Amino acid sequence: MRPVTVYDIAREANVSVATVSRVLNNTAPVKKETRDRIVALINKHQFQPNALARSLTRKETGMIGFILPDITNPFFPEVLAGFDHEARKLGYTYFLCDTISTNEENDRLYDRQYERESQYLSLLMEKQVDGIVMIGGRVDLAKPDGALVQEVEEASKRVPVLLLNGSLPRTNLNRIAADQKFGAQLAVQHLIELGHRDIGVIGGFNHMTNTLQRLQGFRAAMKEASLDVRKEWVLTGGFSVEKGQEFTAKLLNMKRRPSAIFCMNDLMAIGALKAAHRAGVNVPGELSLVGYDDIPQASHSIPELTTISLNSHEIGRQAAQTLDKMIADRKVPQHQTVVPRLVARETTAPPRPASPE
Amino acid sequence: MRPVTVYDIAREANVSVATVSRVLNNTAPVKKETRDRIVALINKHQFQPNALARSLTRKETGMIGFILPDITNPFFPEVLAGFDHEARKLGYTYFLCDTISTNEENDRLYDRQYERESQYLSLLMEKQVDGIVMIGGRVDLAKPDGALVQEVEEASKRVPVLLLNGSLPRTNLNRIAADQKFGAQLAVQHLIELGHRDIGVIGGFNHMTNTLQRLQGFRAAMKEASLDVRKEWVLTGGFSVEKGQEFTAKLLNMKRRPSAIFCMNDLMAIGALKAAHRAGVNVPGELSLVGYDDIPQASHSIPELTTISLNSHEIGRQAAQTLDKMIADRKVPQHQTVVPRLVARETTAPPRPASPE
DNA sequence: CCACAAAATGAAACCCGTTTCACAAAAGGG
DNA sequence: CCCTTTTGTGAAACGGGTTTCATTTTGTGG
Repeated sequence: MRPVTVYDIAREANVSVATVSRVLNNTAPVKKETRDRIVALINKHQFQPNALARSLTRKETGMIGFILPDITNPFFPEVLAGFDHEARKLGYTYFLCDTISTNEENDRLYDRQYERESQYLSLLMEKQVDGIVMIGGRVDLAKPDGALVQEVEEASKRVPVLLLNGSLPRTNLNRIAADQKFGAQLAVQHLIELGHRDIGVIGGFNHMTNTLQRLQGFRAAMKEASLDVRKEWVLTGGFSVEKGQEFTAKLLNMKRRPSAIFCMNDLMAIGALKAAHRAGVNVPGELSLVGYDDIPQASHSIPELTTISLNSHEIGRQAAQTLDKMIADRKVPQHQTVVPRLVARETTAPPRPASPE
Repeated sequence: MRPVTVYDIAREANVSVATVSRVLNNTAPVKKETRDRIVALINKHQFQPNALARSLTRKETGMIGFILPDITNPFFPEVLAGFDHEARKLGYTYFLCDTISTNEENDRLYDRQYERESQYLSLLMEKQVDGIVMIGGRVDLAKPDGALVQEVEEASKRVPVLLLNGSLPRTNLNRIAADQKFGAQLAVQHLIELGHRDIGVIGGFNHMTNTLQRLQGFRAAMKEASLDVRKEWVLTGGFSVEKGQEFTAKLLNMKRRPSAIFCMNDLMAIGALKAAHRAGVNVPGELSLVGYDDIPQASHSIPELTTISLNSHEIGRQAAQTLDKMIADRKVPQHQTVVPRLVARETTAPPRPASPE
């Protein structure tokens, strides 16, 4: 059956559509009697104004696009939950855009993210979203070929774009980002304070700024303590539990092994925990681990993960609020920084007394 | 700056908007020369047709609403990833609608889900989505006051609605659901085969059919083996790690404690693992655990969780395909059942020889 | 009771596409 | 060369709301 429209209501109420619109939006005074009549009809027919038509004239849709790299990485649902909460309060609905691609075996592939992000960007603009938030992904490209950067900048001229936790080099797009370098420093300093001197790093991707920045923090902390960074103890190329396990196993198999590992995210740390367990290496007795992100699972593991908390929930909230302001064309700070903090739990302890080498 | 429209293109190309529309949609032959001219202008201006306007006439939006209870429960991102993959292929974009509410302390509350689901339902219809999928939540209400059930039915008259993993009593809405009872039986039979006789159950909510059905499966398996169900070993009222830990601690504190626990989901099993660890109880040596859902974290814990796999990814895919068919008005099986299977990992083992009581 | 502001309402334009209908031009068939 | 298709194109209506502008009522102060 054909859905009922303002015209139907208007006809039946013996008024013009303008009047119906007025009671719908409370945009001008309507005689109580008339209003009651219209309201009654609206209820009677369960009339719901067509949001497409409304948005078409109003030039605002109350829709937002949220682009993220992988919803199955628990960090993102956490951010999303914060965002959702706030966005809902502010009256927005949002499209979820996951840029991951999977092959036949359902392995997560990150190589086509760039393409996906670009596709989603234009899709979302066609859909006339009021704003877009992008988190992670190839936006982080340190040396982009320029294409995506340009596209994002282009997009941000047409619709507010907010970058989360990713800094786009050579652009001045609004963003909310954790101080990645500082977070990494915190983690490594913690290990050093406990007495560790042999520290490895696993995870991340070399083309992402978050990785680069965390690596910087790692190096800074090591340098500050006059410790050497051993190249063979720096293993990048992933963000997953499996990779974490693989890399840690590799480290544990070396003739000389680190007494502590800084993991680029909690997922990797969980993998590290497994590798250590498989290898019969006690954590934190023989090996200390620090993660990054403080996902819920960090406190679910045994032992519980020492990690760097980004307050992901809060980042999401902030994002919604900031984007809302951008949409309303209010001024917002161009770069908001969130300060990571160390959450010391059970995977870090002083190293064993050094065994003679 | 004002976005460019078909009219702008038409004017500049010296044709009517109809012709522009034709090249845009390839809906009728256009002289090559004209077409080229128009295409050139489209590229020149980076023209993107306004999806709102298009959808308004076409009466299809390519938008879907996905309603779920809690994105931070890793089961849902898993389903969602499958859905996303398939939906994207089919050309849909979707609104994510999380029905959870949180209080000031960010605790997840499930008590207002009903309200949220109902709100989202009408919101989505206003937005003119082509279809809606609902997973979990209060749709599971075994004895609804009728309101939501009625609303969902009402909605499904206007737009295809697909229920996932939840059966709405007294209605015939399309749905894809795992055989919950069977899954639970599988879990409990596994324990029984290992030799367990003292089996407890934790988790779920008494008003949800999934809980009820799993409980049925539990009872059936116990009865089949002529084992008694001890009321004090059946603890419902949650789905979280924290609750799992709490309930398990409670069980372990009892004078007589079960040798195995069937957990209503993996999150609870992970909590159980923690409780056991805290209490110095070895798993699976002194206590066997079976989870439910087979979330990724189930194989990340130490020891790895024995659990019931629902193939969440596949459910999501199915959902997208089925909904697409429903939208295209093709026939679909009213009820699709997915068969759970046992994934035996490391948290189950034969019980210790019974100690004299 | 009048003047004037405020309230109440309708007609019509507008938002931006798609689609129907009509018609002219080109092409194919006999 | 005429008739019938097919191709190519435009005018106008449509989808379902909002908004502007004009006009009619109604209310209030003097």
